Amino acid sequence: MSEVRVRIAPSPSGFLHIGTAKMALFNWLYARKSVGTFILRLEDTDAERTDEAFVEAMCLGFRWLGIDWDEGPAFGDEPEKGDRGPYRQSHRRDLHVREAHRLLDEGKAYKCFLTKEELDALRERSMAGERAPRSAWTWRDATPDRVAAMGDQPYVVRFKVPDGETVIRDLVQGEVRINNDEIDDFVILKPNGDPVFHLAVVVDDGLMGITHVIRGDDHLTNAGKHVMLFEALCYDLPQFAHLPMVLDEHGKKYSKRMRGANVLDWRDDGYLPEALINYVALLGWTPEEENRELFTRDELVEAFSLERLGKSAAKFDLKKFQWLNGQHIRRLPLDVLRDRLIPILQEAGFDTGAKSTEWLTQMTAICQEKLATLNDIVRQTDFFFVEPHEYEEKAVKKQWKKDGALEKMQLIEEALTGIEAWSHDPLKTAYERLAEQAGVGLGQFIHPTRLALTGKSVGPGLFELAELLGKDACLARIQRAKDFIRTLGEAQA
RNA sequence: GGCCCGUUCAUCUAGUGGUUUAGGAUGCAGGAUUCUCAGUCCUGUCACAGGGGUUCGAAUCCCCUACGGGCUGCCA
Repeated sequence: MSEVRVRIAPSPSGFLHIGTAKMALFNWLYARKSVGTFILRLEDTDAERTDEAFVEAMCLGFRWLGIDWDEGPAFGDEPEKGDRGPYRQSHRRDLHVREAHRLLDEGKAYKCFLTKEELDALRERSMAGERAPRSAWTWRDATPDRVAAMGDQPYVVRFKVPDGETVIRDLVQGEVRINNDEIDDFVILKPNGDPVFHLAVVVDDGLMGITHVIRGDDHLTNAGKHVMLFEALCYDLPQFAHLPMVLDEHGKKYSKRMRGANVLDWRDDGYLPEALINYVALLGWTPEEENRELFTRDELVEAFSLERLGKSAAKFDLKKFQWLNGQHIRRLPLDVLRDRLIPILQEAGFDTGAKSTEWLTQMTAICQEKLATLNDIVRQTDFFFVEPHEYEEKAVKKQWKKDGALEKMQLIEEALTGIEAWSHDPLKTAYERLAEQAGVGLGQFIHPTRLALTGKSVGPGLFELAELLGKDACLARIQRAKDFIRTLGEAQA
């Protein structure tokens, strides 16, 4: 059994697209699962659309997702890896041209001098429903004399599509049969000698010893041409797996402009790379173990197989992804989560450096099960870093714009002042006593306090947050709340 | 136009001729827990694109139609 060699071959035209990421992921998972080799090959032949900054941006995406390659081009301070390179298609031109000429020499390809007008006419006929017969490609069997007579006229090299039928044995789509009559002799070398995509992919895959071509199903029909080329070039035919593509929430292709098309958008929105990988893997693959959806990266590798791939396109469901992200957040070790949260708080302008590691860990603990995204931490904990400069209007109305509100805050203040050991349990006891003495529910005292301390009606548990906020800060905020309530009373009077 | 691929709850899917009153998850709705939100737990809601066959029996096999997508480039 030969070693598994798979690849992702993106064209670096901007950033790592979510669709490319899916294909990379499935290749990567399969490589890791089968202890094979995962190769990154840049299809950068379209010089106009290629830019070094694009290459970098894309690789950053892979790096964030944790998709690492065993062979691939130099990136940053990492040198080129692997001995089947080069790994940039633009550096492989000589190989492509060499192989094209081999086909030419073996009579499997030919020089074609058809003019643009002649080609247009052919195409028009075929669009009108009348397929051009093979013989319409007049240079296909041209005599050497006729070719020589053209002198140095520009020409393209076309592949001589053989008669018969081409069968694509696809791991996902099954056996797809293509009648070769449906395929025109296609160009493999442009007039300037540049290889065309179909030739380049096949030469690269063949020479790099790719064993499984796992890619988007937009290439399914192209695979027919590719199989013919593999056979003509006498390369080992890889296994094919054409995966359905990822659609946006509306069922359309992810356009480049759309938020979320760039995998790093998800990072910026507070999603975990392991959650994105998990979610995307579920878009078109089902684990053997039924009714299981939550996987770490390692668990995904362990569980992955090419046997349980779906064949229909899937829409990206943000709600479900959010849920899954929350699941991953909940399973993160506290210190890991804390360290991912800190930069986000800093980004929001909060001085986390003023807090101890222990304090930050505790803060993480009281928020962990409430977060859907990492970014949620900002509105969950902002009041720790800046005093609430305003109070939620609806909550004010409910808690403070009624008789006895000030007295209630007074009672709360007294109770808090009396607490010696400032921590969760004594706080809880104090509130229980308050509620009991007033003959009301705990919430009657908790809600106004929350509003005073955080300015909001929602947030972490009151006793937890009060403990972290500290006695002095709490009392100061109660004081401010009282002042605020007084102004309310005056305004009403 | 031609060829190829796809179509199960709102969404992701399980299901490969009978074990299925079509299962799970998300969402949504309701309930429980609780100091709020969230979380957690429980309950409910919701689907085989349509039409023909084949068969004792079809979501599962075949054909047609519709819809979506791809290819049909000297783009990749």
